[in-house]
Amino acid sequence: MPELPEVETVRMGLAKFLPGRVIASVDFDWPKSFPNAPNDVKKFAVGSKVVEVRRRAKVLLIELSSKYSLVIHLKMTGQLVFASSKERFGAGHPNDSLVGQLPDKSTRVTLTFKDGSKLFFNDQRKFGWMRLLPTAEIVNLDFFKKVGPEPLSDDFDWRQFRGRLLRRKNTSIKATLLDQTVIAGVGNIYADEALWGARLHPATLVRDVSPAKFHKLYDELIYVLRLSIEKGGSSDRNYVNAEGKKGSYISFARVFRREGQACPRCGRTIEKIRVAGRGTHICTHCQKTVN
DNA sequence: CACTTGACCTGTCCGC
DNA sequence: TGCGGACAGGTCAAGT
Repeated sequence: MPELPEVETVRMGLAKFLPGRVIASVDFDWPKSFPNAPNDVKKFAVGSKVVEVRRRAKVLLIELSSKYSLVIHLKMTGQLVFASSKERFGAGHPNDSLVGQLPDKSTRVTLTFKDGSKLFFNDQRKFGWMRLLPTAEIVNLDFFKKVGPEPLSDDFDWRQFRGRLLRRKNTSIKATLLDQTVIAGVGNIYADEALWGARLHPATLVRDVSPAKFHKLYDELIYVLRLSIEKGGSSDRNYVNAEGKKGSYISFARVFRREGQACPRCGRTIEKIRVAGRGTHICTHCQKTVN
């Protein structure tokens, strides 16, 4: 699921609900979802207060007053759903969405706050994880040292974008967009959408992309990321925000999961191919192979 | 070093 | 209706 717009949407929701709440207990059943929970939760999470909720790339950071942070990756099917104490757990979530009764069979971790409200970490495929780490040490993690710049940050422009991508000259443009060490936060949906916008075939090698095309691709990427945040993200399958609600970007998508339908630009049929080992949606008329 | 494949999991969909 | 296989928004490790 979650690419930058989805994780950012979850972050905004959590930032509204969590700060100031004190953790009373943490329940977990699937050990891999929260490997260091048994050792550290009682010492560094229970009794501490949520200070701030941040995001870097596709990772969420819930900063606690104990100087520890919950570090969370949702991977493919992770959800973080908050429910206040007034809502009836197990009696139907108030929002009409993919999320019904909570906890459900995909709930891996439940945080209960002092006021009775709860945060559920659901993850059908169990790829996602949650860790509890000293806040000061997070910047030293391999992932944070290697991850590329945030595409939506103020000081990021198309020249920087081009410079980063050119580190992978002999790789396909799609694989390079998906590489988190090149640019943070881009996944399969927005890579396909941006490439369609720039009329670039996903298999084009980075070295064959002209400066003008890089500029166009940058503009298209920023456009789809911002639009998706505005629409609350893409709920193709599992994704819901912190209130359990779906996002609507998928109905604005031009090619993603639209194989067999008409290209909104030229009317020809959208095809699904495989590039960089991923399902890839293209209009072969608009997006010509370059080499 | 660069690139591809397999692994991690569950659930759904499609063809026989 | 059942069953097997492919596939799903992400990332690692291992292999070529």
